Amino acid sequence: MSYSIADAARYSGLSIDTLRYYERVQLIEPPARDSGGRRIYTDADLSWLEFLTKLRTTGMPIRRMHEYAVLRRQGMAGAGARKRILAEQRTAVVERIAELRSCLDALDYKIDNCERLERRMAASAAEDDTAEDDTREAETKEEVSA
Amino acid sequence: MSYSIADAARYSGLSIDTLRYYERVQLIEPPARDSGGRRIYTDADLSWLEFLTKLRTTGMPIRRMHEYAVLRRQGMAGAGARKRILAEQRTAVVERIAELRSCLDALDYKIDNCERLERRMAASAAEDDTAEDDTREAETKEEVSA
DNA sequence: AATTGACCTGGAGTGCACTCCAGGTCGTAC
DNA sequence: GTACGACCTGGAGTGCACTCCAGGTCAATT
Repeated sequence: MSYSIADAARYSGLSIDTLRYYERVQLIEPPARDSGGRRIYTDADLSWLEFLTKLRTTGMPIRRMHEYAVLRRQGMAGAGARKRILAEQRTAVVERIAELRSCLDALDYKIDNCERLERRMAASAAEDDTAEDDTREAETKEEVSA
Repeated sequence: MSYSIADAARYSGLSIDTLRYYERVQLIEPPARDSGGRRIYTDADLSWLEFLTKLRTTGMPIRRMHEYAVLRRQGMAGAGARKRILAEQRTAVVERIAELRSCLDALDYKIDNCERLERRMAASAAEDDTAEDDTREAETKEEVSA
């Protein structure tokens, strides 16, 4: 099958401008053109784009994707170098996931803290009808910035 | 304890310039100054910075961190809104982790592919002494772009 | 008294990854 | 035959998060 640039954009989730930009920076090879000079993308182009978006998702900079693209064009000869790039990226992703997980813990802790504050505020609002408790309010102030 | 801006940079992992930048965009409140007008950071400042760097790691944009910082200054009154921001970010992080994991699978698949190509190349190099196998070479070409 | 090094300010510059624009061409639909 | 919509080009502009710079202050050292 063949696809217009609009189709390719739909399938890849990239914008038309981004597709042309990727071509300019040589992440993708110039696709074929129809009689009117319009780009025609193939299924192979689309799966390459799909992989590129995955690399992008992993946080790989365009410069490195470009390196990879060049090696890909060299076929088997570039396989070793390609593997190295991918393996390195894999390590980075594993690290990133670990980092995010630890941030998740921090978030959970803080979310919990906010919940406690909310409950305490609700409680002290109900209490306002009866009496004031300065000690508890002082305590709370400490926790707010924790 | 109190810390110079250089100390704060060391502890937070941010650069001195970034610390001043965060102050300008109001992620942190202007710290106290010594007699010579130099910034003095407190332990509380450092733990806030530590949390900020975690939010940054999760991919939270500075605009949103600023929102959060404003709510923090409001103490208990902002707790509910703060919780909402954190919970939203938590969801984003969970999604991000899932995304990264799926990319990890794609990477593994491709790494495997490169390995196969490498081995095949080594094999065909050894084979060069004896005979050529056109069929296998054609097959390989297909796989190179897969 | 001069030098040094850490810090200060306001503002300009950088790198990245797009994103937008003006002005033009093409092929179909009316 | 003209109006339309999708596409084309080269190049400028954007938003983000820093990062760097010039020119200056201050406290301690030589």
